[in-house]
Amino acid sequence: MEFHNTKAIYLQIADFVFEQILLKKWKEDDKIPSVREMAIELQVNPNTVSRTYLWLEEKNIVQTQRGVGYFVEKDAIQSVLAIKKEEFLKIDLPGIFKTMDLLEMDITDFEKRYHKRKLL
Amino acid sequence: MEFHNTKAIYLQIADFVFEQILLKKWKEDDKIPSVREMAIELQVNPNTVSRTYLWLEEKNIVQTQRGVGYFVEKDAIQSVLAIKKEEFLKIDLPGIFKTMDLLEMDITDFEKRYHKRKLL
Amino acid sequence: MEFHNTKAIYLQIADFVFEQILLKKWKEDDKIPSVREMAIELQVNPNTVSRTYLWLEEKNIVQTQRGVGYFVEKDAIQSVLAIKKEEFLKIDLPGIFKTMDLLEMDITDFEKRYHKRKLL
Amino acid sequence: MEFHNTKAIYLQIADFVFEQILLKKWKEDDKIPSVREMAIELQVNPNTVSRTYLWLEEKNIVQTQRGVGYFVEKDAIQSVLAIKKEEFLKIDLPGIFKTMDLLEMDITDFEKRYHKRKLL
DNA sequence: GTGGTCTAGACCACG
DNA sequence: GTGGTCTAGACCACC
Repeated sequence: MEFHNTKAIYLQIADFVFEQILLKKWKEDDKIPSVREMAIELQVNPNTVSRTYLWLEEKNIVQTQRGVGYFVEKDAIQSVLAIKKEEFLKIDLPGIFKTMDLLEMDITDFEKRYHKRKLL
Repeated sequence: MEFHNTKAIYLQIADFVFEQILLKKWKEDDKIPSVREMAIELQVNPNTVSRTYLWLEEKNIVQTQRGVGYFVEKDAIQSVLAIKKEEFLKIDLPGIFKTMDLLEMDITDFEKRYHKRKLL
Repeated sequence: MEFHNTKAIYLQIADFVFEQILLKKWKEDDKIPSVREMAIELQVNPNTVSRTYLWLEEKNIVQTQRGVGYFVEKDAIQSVLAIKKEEFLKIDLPGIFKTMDLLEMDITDFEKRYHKRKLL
Repeated sequence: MEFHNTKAIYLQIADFVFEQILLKKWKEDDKIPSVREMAIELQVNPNTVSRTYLWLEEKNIVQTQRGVGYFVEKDAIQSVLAIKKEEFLKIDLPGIFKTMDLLEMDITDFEKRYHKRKLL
């Protein structure tokens, strides 16, 4: 996995977890990879993964069991969707629209790009 | 002016400058507000405005004249558009498309929101 | 049995044993449930119960007979009371008083809650 | 400041902050000591203080301003009281009552100790 | 084995 | 100066 410089690594790992859950690769009650496993696989420090997992726990996406591991929470999908949707509608979309206006980019241009990339 | 927590303040100020230029409120060769004036108006630390202006200078959007002030560069509009477009196409759009997929948000949903906000 | 997240499970199990002894459900020289039985009943890892029993043995609450099982020690009630009392007076009470002060909670409020729950 | 072994240091520091706020030594909008200052004063690692402050920020007790510092939030006292009270009523009190029963400790005994310590 | 905490030290962005 | 993040490595309690 490669990391961008624009966002904290631990949040990018959180996004990765989000994806696994939304794509149903990790389901409710599943044990997710341990902090150490994940750290080795992603080539990062265990503390960084730990930070991600703590953050996800606060958001009720995962749950910890002492000495056992982390598990996907009940309704994790709903929680993830809620977080993502909130973020998208309140933060991303307004910015997008504003930028499109400034760039004088039409909605049809947007659609074209949208469909084009669908083909990839 | 209000600042989001998601982006550095000095970049949000840069966006503000971009807007003034694209909306032709500040034109080529115009003197733009001094660092101090800007800092007072936006209620931020002068260093922050200074950083914005330096960043804009690197991007050839503004130009400094020692002891006089900052001025809008020749073809600033083109430069701004180029920067914005590059950023939008390479960084923003892919992220948007990915999020739309994960949220199972349709292009028609996007269009609806686009037109709705047009009315505001 | 449900466990809180605030205290180690093996100590919560110890509290459970304490209760059985104080309530005289388990008396001197009685054989207590085996580690395995207990683990199944409480739905925990056998190691966890084992740790509880070892801890209780150190405190002279139970005694082990190799190949036979664990038994309630002589004067276990006294030992339990001593441990609990010590803990309560030296650790719990000071904390309670301090919290009551900070919350500006009156002793009469405490009494009210004490009597109310008596009715349950 | 001395730390107990029973509770994480970063949470004990949080308790310390709680006290300052409840005792009105730190008021709304006050800047609180920087992470580094606090770390030196308490003889702990800056990361530990940072952890405390992050935790407090999640609880809406303090607020961060980039490059400036941490500040006491609006209504921090209410938030602290709410957290403390919740904790006390739901977790501490039931345990106390149960222990009092097991120790056959009377409410009058409790009162005596309460008043006695008031005299100190 | 698991997670939780802490230290030491570093670098970065920001004001 | 400030906070934010990350690494490296350690020790602990717990299962």
